[in-house]
Amino acid sequence: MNIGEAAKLSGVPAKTIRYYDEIDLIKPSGRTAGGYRDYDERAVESLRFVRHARGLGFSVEDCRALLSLYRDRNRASADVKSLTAKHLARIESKIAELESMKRTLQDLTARCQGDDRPDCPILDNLAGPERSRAEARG
Amino acid sequence: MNIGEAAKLSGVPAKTIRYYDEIDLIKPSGRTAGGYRDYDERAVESLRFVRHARGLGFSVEDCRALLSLYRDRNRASADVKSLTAKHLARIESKIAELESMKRTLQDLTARCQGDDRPDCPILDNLAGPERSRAEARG
DNA sequence: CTTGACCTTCCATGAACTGGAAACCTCATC
DNA sequence: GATGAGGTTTCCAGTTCATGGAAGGTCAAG
Repeated sequence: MNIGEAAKLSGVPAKTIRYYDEIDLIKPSGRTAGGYRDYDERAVESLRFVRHARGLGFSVEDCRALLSLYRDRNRASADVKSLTAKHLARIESKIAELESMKRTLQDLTARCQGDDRPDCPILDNLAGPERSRAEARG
Repeated sequence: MNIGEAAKLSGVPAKTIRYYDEIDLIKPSGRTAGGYRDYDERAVESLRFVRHARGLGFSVEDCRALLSLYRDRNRASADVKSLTAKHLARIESKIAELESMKRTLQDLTARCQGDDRPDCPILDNLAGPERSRAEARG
């Protein structure tokens, strides 16, 4: 099938499918006489697989590894689990980082009047975070 | 002072300071006869300000706006607060997205044996998420 | 044979830097 | 004045994962 249909069936945009071909993540099963990429059901399956993995935040390189495990009948599920655990750890640390930002931002917005006057704890904090809290309290 | 000292005092790498100059975020106060960038205390203050804002996840464009508000004695704190609120909302939605990934990944790793056998709920899920849960239950 | 949809390749862009190469400046020492 | 170390300059490339667009080739229908 043409790239357009593979896109429709897999949910991956044609442009992205070309990109995956370029980086040797998912190659078309062949080319037609006219130079069109040709995809079979197995390729579409891979495209779907990668779409799901990307949706769970796996990097393209992770997807490459996962795809190869997926295609390997002799794989050990431990390898998949370990890859996933590492990814999960990255996600958790990202969440922690964002939560920390969130707390600070919530605290600052709560203390900012948000009126037409210039006084602003948010700017004070950005100008010197080590000082503004103490000042606010003292 | 030279870029190296500005870097030391502000905590922003010299390379990044050059980049901020290039994108007109923070310009050096001048240039020496030899062509070296020259930074004064006010510039260092801006660098610190931007470092803090970046640390809270604000985009460089947000930093540009915040810096201009910081320098504006007639600013309305409402403008700062509104910018911050938008940023906070983006962070919260990012957290929600990551939390959703996290839940799925945790569920999958919990169900994966992680041994030397090929059976793997994680790969099953990636191959077809709409099916694997039902299969697991049914 | 022409239209229109679809496909091709190639190049540019985004976000925010970071690394490295080749050359230049500065200051101290001999 | 030469030399050497260390800081600085500019410019180019690379990172991640696509996405948008231009110029042109292919294909099926009428």
